[in-house]
Formats: sequence, structure tokens, C-alpha cells
Amino acid sequence: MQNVGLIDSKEAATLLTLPWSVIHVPRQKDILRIGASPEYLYFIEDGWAARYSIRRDGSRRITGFMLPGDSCSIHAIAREPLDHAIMAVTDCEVARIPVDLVIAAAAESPAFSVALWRSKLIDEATLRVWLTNSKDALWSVAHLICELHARLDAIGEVSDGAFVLPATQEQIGDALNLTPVHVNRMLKKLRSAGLIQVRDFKAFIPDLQALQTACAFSPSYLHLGVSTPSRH
Amino acid sequence: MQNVGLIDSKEAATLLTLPWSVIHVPRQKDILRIGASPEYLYFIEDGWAARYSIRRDGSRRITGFMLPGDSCSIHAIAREPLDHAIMAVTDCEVARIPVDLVIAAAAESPAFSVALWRSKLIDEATLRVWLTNSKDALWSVAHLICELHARLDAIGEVSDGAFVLPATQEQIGDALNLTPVHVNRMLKKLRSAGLIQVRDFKAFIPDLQALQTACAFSPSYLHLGVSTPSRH
DNA sequence: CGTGCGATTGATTGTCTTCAATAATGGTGG
DNA sequence: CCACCATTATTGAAGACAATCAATCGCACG
Repeated sequence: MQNVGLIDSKEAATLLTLPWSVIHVPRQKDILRIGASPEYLYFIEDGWAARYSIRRDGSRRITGFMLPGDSCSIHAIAREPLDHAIMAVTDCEVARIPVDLVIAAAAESPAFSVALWRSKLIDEATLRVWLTNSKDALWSVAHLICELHARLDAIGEVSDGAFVLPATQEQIGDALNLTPVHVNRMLKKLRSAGLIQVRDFKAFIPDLQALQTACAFSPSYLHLGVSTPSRH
Repeated sequence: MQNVGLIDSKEAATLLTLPWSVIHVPRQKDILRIGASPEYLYFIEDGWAARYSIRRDGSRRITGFMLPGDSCSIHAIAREPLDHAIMAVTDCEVARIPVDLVIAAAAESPAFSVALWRSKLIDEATLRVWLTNSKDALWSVAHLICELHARLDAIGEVSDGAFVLPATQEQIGDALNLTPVHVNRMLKKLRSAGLIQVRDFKAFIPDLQALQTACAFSPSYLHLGVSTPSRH
């Protein structure tokens, strides 16, 4: 397990001492179904995943993306069935740790317990930001790209402002409550403005500062800590 | 402290053994400001409060309502500064418990710790439902009324389908990302449809089943457990 | 008795959706 | 190897929904 998404590496080390196994989930398949009561804590090792709910009319709302190092099912600690599903956006390698062991580790180490809390608070803060941002289509697209850029940068997957963006425009729309048609137009507009170039599932941000200013993005809610510099 | 919003009364009892004090916050004033690092866990004793963020353009987004028994600042357990503010929708009585004592109680009692987790998961599930519901103005207004009804019913504040709804139409709009004008029109429409009557800060639902079906409301995400029957 | 807040209604504008058609791409089976 | 198909992206035209602008009303309060 390379990356555990917990800020303090000391707490991450606790996780690494627990036994884990890896499963493979193909693109578009569910990692966890709604209503599941997972016995494991899941971590995305490689690939992208997304939380989503299905509306009565059949449409889908993505409520969060999960990138390598993110955990899916911390809620399992409370032993509640999942109220939403989690799908693989790309082919995924998913590590899993028996939840009992995580609970035991949390009981033993207050610092580890706080790290789990902090992880949940980041999820929650992100949901609030998504709610707050859902006003203007153009800038919410830009803001999402900024968020993904910041998170990918923190795990070293950004190179000179460029990164792989495996989500389809339809999935971006599902995340932002926009039609794929409108996402396409907004991306076109952002490209014309020289802020973001997206093509063939690759994104490039020529001027990060300009983009972040334009869409009022501030990465503080992600609590990424000191990230590895993006250039490599 | 009458009501602590934790499902299992045994865990609630743990809280009740901790020393607490009560502060008064007048309507429209902040209970907690953005960036605050509260030393206390706050509980709404009486009144309504709301979490909110301010956008760059000055507009406000309400990301959740807090009713009597709800806790404001569980996140304080992770000792992170608040990323959003909390305001009093009505005059509020707010109880507070030193956060150190809560942390100590959680360390001692795994069941209490799980109860805190569950509380956070409900907040998170609610945020996801708000995101998912933000598609159709009419039904999102109806859904919000249903949510508030269900939560108020669980604390015995609903009588024969009627309850006090102290939020202004502007605040409802801020919660749903709608203008107050449009909220007004949607409420008018719901009234015409015989689903909800709102007037003078009082709401009445003539046929709960019909309303819940119409807006696809299912209270499960609130984890209210066995509620007190509404008739009294 | 004015003042301010909240609710209500009308008219107009604009954003986003819907419907539709085409193009580009990659994978599959014959 | 290539024809076929599914998926994704792209663009145009029309329509729907919600925002904006603006005015009035009712009411509580000083």
C-alpha cells in the first residue's frame, strides 16, 4: 500500500501494520453496492472511483471522487449499511483491511482515531464545498478541475500542470448536476479563456494561479498538508 | 439538557454526566464564526440554527439546519478550525461541553465513540441527499419540508402534521440554492397541489404519505430510530 | 405613523436542458 | 484485416425553468 491519504504519516504507519489484501474492480463496475455492510475498510490503491446515488428518475448523482490513497468506507466503523454506492471510474486496485482491526487500532491509538476523524471531516467539508459551489456552471466545472488537480498533485500525479482526467464529461456532469452537453460547452469556454485544456482524458492547466483565482478555489478544505511539488 | 440527538439513550446518558453550561444567542447572530477553534462541543437546546458559507459574490449557502438536540461542532474533536459558520435562525439556547471531556469520554467508551461516528455519518448522509436532490426546485422544496418534518417529529415538535417553520423563504432559498422569489412560487404551487401549507412561519402537511411519495422522501438517511408518535 | 422586513406577484431575461444529428474513437467478431 | 457497433465528444436549434428586476402588500415595532 503506497498511499493512505491520512495526513500524518505516523497514523498511516498504523494502517500499514494491519493485514490487507487487494481486489481488482473493472471500470464502470461497483466497488460497493448501496445497502452493503462492508466487513472491510477499502482503500483505492490505483485508479479513480466515485460515490453516487441513483434518483427515482434513473439519473445519477456523483457526490465525490476517490483517488489513489482515499478510503471508501470509513463509515463502516459505525457498522451502518452504505447509503450510497461506489463505482470504479477506471479499472481499480482496491486494498481492504478488516474493519474490526481498524476499530481495535482506533481504540488503542487516540492519534489514529483522530486521523480517522480528520479524514471524515475532509469528506464532509468537500461535500459542503460542492453544495456551495453549485451556482454557476462555468466556475463549478473549473472548481472541480481545481480540486482534482490539487488532490492529484498531493499524490504526485501532476506533471507541469498536466494530469490524467479519466472521468467522462457525462460523469463530470453527474458530479456537478449538469448535462454532458453543457459540461462540454463549459469546457470549450474554459479552453477559449485559456484556463483549462481537456482532451483525450488528459487535462492541462497553463496558469494555475489564474484558474484558481477565477473560480475562487482555495485548497484549504482538502487539508492536503505539505504536498510534494508537482514538477518531476 | 433534554435531548442530545444521539440515537442510543445509553450514549446520550454519557453526555449528560459531563458538565455543561448554556449560552443564549439571538436570532440572526453567529453561534460560531468561520475559522473558530471551539473549546466546546455545542448542542442546540432550543431554537433553530444553520450552517452556512459565504460565497465570493456575497451570497450565502446554507448547508444544513440544526434543530434542538443537534450538535454543532463535533468536528472540534479533531481540533480543526471551523470551515463554515453557524448562525442562529431563531433565538437559541446553546449548551456547551468542554471538548476535552468529550474526547476523554470517547476514549473510555467505544459505544460512545461509535455514537459520535454515527452522528457524523448522519450529517454526511444529509449533505449527500441535499446534493442529490438539487435537481428540481419544486420537489427539493418539498423534500426539505419533509426532512424538517421528520426531524421535528422525532423530537416531538409536530402536532397533527403541523409544526413551526421559523426559516424565512430567503433562508430556505439559501439552503436550496434558489431565490426567495422562486421559493415563494414553489410553496404556492405546493399549496395549490394540496401538499403543503406554509403561512406565518407555520407549516402544515395534510397528507404526509402523499407528500413523501411525491418528492421521493425516505427518512432512512436521518437514522431517527423509533420516533415518538407525532399526535399529542 | 413612518420604517423595515418578509411575503407576494408580474414581466422579462438568461442559463441550462432537451432533442437531434454528426464525428471520432476503440473494441469485437467474422 | 476490416466491417460493425458502442461509447464519447461535439455542435446546433428550440424550449423550459429559474433568476432578475421591480412593485405592492401586510405586519410588527419603535
